[in-house]
Amino acid sequence: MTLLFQYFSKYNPLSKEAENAITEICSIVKIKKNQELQTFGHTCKTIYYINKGTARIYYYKDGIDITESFAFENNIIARVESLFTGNPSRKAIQILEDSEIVAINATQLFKLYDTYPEIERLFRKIFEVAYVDTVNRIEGIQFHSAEERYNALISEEPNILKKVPLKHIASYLGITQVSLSRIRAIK
Amino acid sequence: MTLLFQYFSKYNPLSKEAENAITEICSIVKIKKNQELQTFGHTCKTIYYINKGTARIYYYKDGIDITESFAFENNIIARVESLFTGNPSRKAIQILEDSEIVAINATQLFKLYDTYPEIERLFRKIFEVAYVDTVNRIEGIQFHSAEERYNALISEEPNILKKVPLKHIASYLGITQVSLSRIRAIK
DNA sequence: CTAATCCTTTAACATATGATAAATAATTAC
DNA sequence: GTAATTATTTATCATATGTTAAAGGATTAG
Repeated sequence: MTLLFQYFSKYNPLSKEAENAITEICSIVKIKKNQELQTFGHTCKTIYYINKGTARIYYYKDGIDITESFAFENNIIARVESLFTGNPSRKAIQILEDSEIVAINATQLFKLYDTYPEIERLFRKIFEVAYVDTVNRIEGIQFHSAEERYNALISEEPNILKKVPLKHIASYLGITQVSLSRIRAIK
Repeated sequence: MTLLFQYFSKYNPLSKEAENAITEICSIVKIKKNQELQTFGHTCKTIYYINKGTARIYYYKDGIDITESFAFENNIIARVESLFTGNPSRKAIQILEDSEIVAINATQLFKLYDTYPEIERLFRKIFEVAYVDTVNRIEGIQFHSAEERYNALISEEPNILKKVPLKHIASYLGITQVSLSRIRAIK
């Protein structure tokens, strides 16, 4: 949990009481590669923090497995399209490396917002940054070639090739695996 | 201002005191078509609500004018990539139809968050929904053809063709104007 | 009202990526 | 350790979108 609160303090430092309140609604999950942390069809009521390991959010589009996003050590992962709307999620979370994850009960977390405005502020800021990242990602998708996007991803996340199968990287980039192979072959 | 508080109440109803506090940091701007509501290069410190009219956020990419988003009546528009980071914005807001706009001073708004947690909550929820919309937009960009994206836009916003030049719609969709013309010609 | 400017379409050609299929390579299960 | 499965590459062909250029329409300024 120490790492989690270190991560939080980059956004909004918390009082000891607030930290304790959060600790009570967290649990630690150890989970192996290729397991599903969360499956399709349920309303998402958990926010995860990755202590150790790698995960992805994915869904099926016309029967094809599409990776929406990756999450690595020391980061938050959540299916916001369900968490923030209350709709059942069409997406699942899959573990890509043996992982240790903190699961934060979002239902209880949202209740804590009433007692601890500092906690509401913390998560407001976390998701504001995530929102900005998503806005910037659109620019990358629309105005860079697949090759540029691949190179950008590798330089942002140099170890991704050791952690994630290429097929997931291809769908994340919005191209087929065959195209990605072609791009990689050029060099 | 009535319309603004009606809009707010869909997200989080406010107390009379909170409404009054917000009213004090708002101003009404009447602005003509083709004017710039905000220009490039400054840190964004305003959130806008469109009472009447149409606007777009745009930027230049390799010298080409790109529309990031449109905003229509009864909606919020803000350059979040600057507002939430404090970085100067590479983007500008242009008015596309004669408009009446409520300008909310964000610096003062963020101060109100300390006194009125209900106001912080309101804007948290507004931007959570905007975040979800953006996540969903990525899916549209990556996994639909330009023609499908055009048709989806027209059915979501049937009046857009009367309000917005096609060249802006093309760059919003991530295609050239020539491509958009071709798509429109098919029918 | 006219000229100038800006917006939209059309055409011809170039290119990145998709689709399908088959061959290797790597990983996993027993 | 071997067989079975899964992941990746390579090849060929098809197609959507990009690029450039030019012409026709629409708007705007004076």
